Amino acid sequence: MSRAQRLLDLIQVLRRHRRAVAGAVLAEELGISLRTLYRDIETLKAQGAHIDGEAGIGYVLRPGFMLPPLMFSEEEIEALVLGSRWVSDRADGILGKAARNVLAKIGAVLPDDLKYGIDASGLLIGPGEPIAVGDHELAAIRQAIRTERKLRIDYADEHGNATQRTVWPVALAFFDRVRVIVAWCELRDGYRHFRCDRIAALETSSERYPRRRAVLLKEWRILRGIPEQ
Amino acid sequence: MSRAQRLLDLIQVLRRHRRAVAGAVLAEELGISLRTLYRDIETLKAQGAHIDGEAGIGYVLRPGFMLPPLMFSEEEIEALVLGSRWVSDRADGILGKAARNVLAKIGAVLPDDLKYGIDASGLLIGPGEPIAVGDHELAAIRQAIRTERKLRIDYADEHGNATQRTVWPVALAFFDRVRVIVAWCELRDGYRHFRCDRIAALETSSERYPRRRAVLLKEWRILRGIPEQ
DNA sequence: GAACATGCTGTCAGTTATTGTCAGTAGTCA
DNA sequence: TGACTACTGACAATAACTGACAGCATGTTC
Repeated sequence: MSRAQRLLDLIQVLRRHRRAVAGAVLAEELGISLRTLYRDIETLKAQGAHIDGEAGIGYVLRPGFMLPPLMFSEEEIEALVLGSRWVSDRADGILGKAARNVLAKIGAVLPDDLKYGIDASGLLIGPGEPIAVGDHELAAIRQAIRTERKLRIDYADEHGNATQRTVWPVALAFFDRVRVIVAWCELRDGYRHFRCDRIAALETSSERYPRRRAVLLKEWRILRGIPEQ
Repeated sequence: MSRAQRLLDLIQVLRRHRRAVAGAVLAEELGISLRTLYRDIETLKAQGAHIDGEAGIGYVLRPGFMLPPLMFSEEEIEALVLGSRWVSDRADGILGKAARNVLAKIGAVLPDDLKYGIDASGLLIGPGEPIAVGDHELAAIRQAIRTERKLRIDYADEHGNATQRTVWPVALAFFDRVRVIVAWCELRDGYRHFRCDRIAALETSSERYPRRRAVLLKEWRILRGIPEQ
C-alpha cells in the first residue's frame, strides 16, 4: 500500500474511534510500527489535519473530512465558487463563515493567477431579502440536526395559534425567503414543517431522539414525494 | 522536494504553457529525467488529471484545477454541500450538472459512512420559481464572460423598447428570481445591467473585448459601491 | 510523590520506493 | 523519408521510508 493511501486510512481509523486513541492502537490497526505512526501523524498535521495528541491520553481527530488530491474542471470550480458565495450571503453567519473558509482554503493552495480568478469569478450572488431569523437560532438548529437532538420550540402557526412542542429536527430547508425545519412532531405524532421566523423560542434538549436521522429523512421524502437532491 | 509536491508543480507548469509542451521541456523545467516525467504523468492521470499526450505534439492540460489534499471541518462540508445543491437547483443545467459532479467527486473519495452523510445532509434547497431564461443562453453567457468575448444582444428594456447592442459581459449576477448580466455597453458607452429574461436574441462574437475582465469588474464594483464577495 | 501511560525525538541499519540511463516501438507532421 | 514525440521495459544507483531501540517530557491515577 502506498504511503499516501495509508495516510488517508489513518484519518479514517481515527474517525472511527470517537474517543481518544493511543498511538500504539492505531499502529496496530494499520500494521505499522509506533515510530512510523508518529511520523505519519506528523505528516498529516503538516497537511492541515486537525489531530490533537496529548500525553497520557492519545489522539483525537476533530470532526472533519480529509480530501485526497482532486481535479476539478473550470465549470466545476465555477459551480463551487458560486455555491459558496450563495451560502456566504444567504445562510446564517456561522455557515456563511464556513463557506468563506472553503473559498479561502481552496484559494490558499492555488497558484496566484488562479487565486485571482476566484476573486474575479464572473458569477455573483445578488443581494436578497434579509433573513427573518437570527444567526444563533439557525446555528443551533443545524447543530441539533447533526447530533440528532430533540428541540423544544414555542411555535405560532399561520393563524397565530401558539403551541409548545418537542420535535425531532430532520432537515433544514432553504427557500428564497424563508427557512423551514422538517421535523417529527411529538405533539401531532407526524412529520410537520416549521417556519423558522414563526419560532418564538427554541431550546436544544440534551436528549437524543430515538431513531436515526437518515431513516427519518428517507421516510419523510417518500411521504412527501420529494426526490433526493 | 517530495514527489507529491512535484506532481502539483507539474500541473502548474503544464497550466503555464497554453499550447502543447514536449515532455522533454517539462522534465527540464522540473529538473527530472524524461523517464521520470512519463511516470509522473501516468500518476497524475491515475489521479484524475485531464492530461492529453500525443506523439509528435506534446502534452496539453485541459483547463481545470488540481487540489492537493485538503482538510475541511464538518461545517465547511455542510456549506459546500448546501452551496452545490443550490447551484444544482437554481443555475442553468450545465452549471447544475457541474455542481452535481463536484458532489459526486467528493463523495467518491470519502469512506462509505461519510458518503451516506452527504446524501443525508440535513440542509436542503427548497424548490424555487422556474428560471425565466433557457439553459443554453446562460451557458453561452458564462462562456463569453470566461473567454472575454463580445456579445450581440437584442434587448427590451422595462418599457418594452427594443434595442440591439454589442456588450462586453463582465459578470452574471444571480438574484432570487432573475439573472442579470453586468456588462459594458458599446451603445451607451457605460456599464449597464441586462436581465436575461429580456434578452430576445443572443449571439457570441468571436471578437475579444479590448480590456481585461478583472479590471472591468473592479471598475464596476467601485462605480456601484459593491464590495468583493 | 510514585507508578504508569502516552506523546515525542534522535539514531542507525535494513528494506522499499524512486530515479536515471539505455534500448526499443510506434504515432504525427512536413 | 526524417525529425520529433509519446510510451514501455529492464536494471542498477540512489533516495526515502521503516522498524527497533533508547531516552525524555508530560499527563493520569492512586
